[in-house]
Amino acid sequence: MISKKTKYALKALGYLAEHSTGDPILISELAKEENIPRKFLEAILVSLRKGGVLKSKIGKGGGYMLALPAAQITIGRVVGILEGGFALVECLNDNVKVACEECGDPACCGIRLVMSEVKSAIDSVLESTTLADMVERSESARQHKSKIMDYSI
Amino acid sequence: MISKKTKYALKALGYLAEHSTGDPILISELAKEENIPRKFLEAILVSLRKGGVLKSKIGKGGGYMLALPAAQITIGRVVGILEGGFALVECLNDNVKVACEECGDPACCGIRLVMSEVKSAIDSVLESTTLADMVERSESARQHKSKIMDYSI
DNA sequence: ACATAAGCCTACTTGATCTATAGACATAGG
DNA sequence: CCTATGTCTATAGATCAAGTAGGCTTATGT
Repeated sequence: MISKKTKYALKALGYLAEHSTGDPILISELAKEENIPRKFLEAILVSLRKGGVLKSKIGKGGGYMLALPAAQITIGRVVGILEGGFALVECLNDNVKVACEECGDPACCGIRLVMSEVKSAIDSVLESTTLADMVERSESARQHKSKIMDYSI
Repeated sequence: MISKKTKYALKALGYLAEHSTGDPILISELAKEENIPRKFLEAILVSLRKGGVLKSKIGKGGGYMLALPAAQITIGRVVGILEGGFALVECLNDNVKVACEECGDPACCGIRLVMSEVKSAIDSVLESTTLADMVERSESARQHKSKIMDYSI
């Protein structure tokens, strides 16, 4: 289950991707428009900045902007920043080479072997989907729906 | 990330699948052999029994047995029993038709659309892998390794 | 230079959930 | 009836997610 943090992050990034005009967007605007607790959002945005997907401008007239085109930001990257990797068992997280306490031999641990496959499956989706895809898909779902509404009137 | 509960469950089930002779196996044996806290394991086994993958015999000479052949128990089923469904967002859990508080319109929520794809990817692995597969894969990894050891001696 | 509008940082609170443990109870076998 | 075994209920402790508070730093415009 992804955390609220990650959900908020994706919502905020979606908003930035949709409303970006080159000028920075205020935290308070993001918080209000996407219904995210202001202070909580601050922390999330800092993580995203440190993770390289956002850049900020301090001081009057400041705010947040995407650091990259939305089409170059994968959902996997965002999830990775906020969930700290996205493996299903510790011993599959990037950078972690130690075995879980339980499985004596990581190479032979059945659980690890299976979960490694699951992780690949997840990653292949998450790494191939970008913020731009997400926004576009949401938009087209919305249009599709309003079209149906039209017919029914 | 899967919980320890789920890991313990898979380990216990793996042991049962490997050592099943028709006679029930004691909780204490499972706990000892797989290094699982005895009382914690008890609770896990009860869940698995209620979930239909184990059956128990009470009283002297009692213990636990698989309720089905290992080849008919999917890892997805086990994970589902212990994690209570395995969606990445609430609104994708089976039986749950309500929207997450955040996404006003579930049909148009980009996050939901993406996570729904991820869930499909996870499920396709988890539902197509059985306990028997897991045990067999672990076993063959172990043999492969010992073979390499042989050569190196 | 100063006032103001931003983001930045550190610390804390609260509540939930995961992990683990204890002890009394129920059931079957001999 | 005694003993071995699983079952149930309750609870304690640790960890973590979610949210809150307040002060600090940096930039802009006058």
